[in-house]
Amino acid sequence: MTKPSTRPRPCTDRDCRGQHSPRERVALALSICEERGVQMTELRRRVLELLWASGRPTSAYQLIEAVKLRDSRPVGPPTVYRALHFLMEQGLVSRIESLNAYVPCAHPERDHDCLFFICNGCQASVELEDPRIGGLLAEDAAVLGFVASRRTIEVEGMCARCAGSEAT
Amino acid sequence: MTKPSTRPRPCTDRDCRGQHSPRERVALALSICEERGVQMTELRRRVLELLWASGRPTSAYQLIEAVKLRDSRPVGPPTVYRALHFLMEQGLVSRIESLNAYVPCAHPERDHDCLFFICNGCQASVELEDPRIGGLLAEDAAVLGFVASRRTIEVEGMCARCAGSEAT
DNA sequence: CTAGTGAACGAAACGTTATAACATTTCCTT
DNA sequence: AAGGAAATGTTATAACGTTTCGTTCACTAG
Repeated sequence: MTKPSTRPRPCTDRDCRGQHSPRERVALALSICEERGVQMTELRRRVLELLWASGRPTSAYQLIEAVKLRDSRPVGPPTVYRALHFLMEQGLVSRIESLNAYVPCAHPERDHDCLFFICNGCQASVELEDPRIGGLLAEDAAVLGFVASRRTIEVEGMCARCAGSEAT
Repeated sequence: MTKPSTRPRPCTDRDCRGQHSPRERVALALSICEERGVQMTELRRRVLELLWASGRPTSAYQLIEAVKLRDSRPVGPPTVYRALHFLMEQGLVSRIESLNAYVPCAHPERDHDCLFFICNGCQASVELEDPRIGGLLAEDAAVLGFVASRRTIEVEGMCARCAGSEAT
């Protein structure tokens, strides 16, 4: 058996579908921030934990409620929004535009070019990487002379479970 | 010279970039609605006209103001949102999720699988079709067993003009 | 013709999402 | 301790969207 690493290891499996424990993910985020010399404060960490714990895209106001519950203290919208902005800057969280909601990023260590499949049945979302799509978008952008900075790719529909159970 | 068609003709050029007169586009929308047996009412038409006239992604509340100005009468948010929903159902308008704004669809006659390039410099957006991306998304969805119903593909950045003039 | 039906519209209130503006705390540096 | 930068707290408000309910209008069956 190989000796376990002293720090949490990023997932290197492109097809892992984000099946990792929240605990492990938060620990990875901590070490990433340390490496980058940015501060993973108590609040930021709490928001990230709550996002991992939620298991589905979560709105800022749901997070406000969740922090209140968890820490027994009121927090204002700007407080949570600032934490979310920080986490997004660090690639630890993504925003799902079509839901006005936020999800923890399964692969913060990689420069991510994620796309999201969002289930209308169970409200869950699955993050996926497909570099081919990024390639095509880059190609199309080049034709237009367009300099891209941010991509949003979201597919709404029904996940396998929900589509199956709906078919009666 | 060929005899002109009696109804506005859809653009069949995949690379046309939506360079058509607003007037022509609204007329096409009218004939499409007639064909489908749905009502292009005064209000819906006005909203579509204003979207074409705007030339950039326009928020619902900007449209509310624009209708007030144009028709010298107040309209409430639900009024405009209903018109927008109708127009989106008919494929005549698309919503840009990352801007909370709306754009007229350049190709209402085709089942559209559009992607948008949105310029942070001039606020303009360009609609493009790239069936290859739809293909890849379908492929990825199939792997997940996901049944897709709606796609959102948006690329933010700088258009050729703005990127050029900024480079000084 | 007119009564019924359903789609579309008008208006007021409300709910949700996000930021502006300014005060305070925290923590590190000197 | 004093100063300063980053983070957070607080209040208010902007921006986006929906619910609810009542009315109007066009179409059609009787």
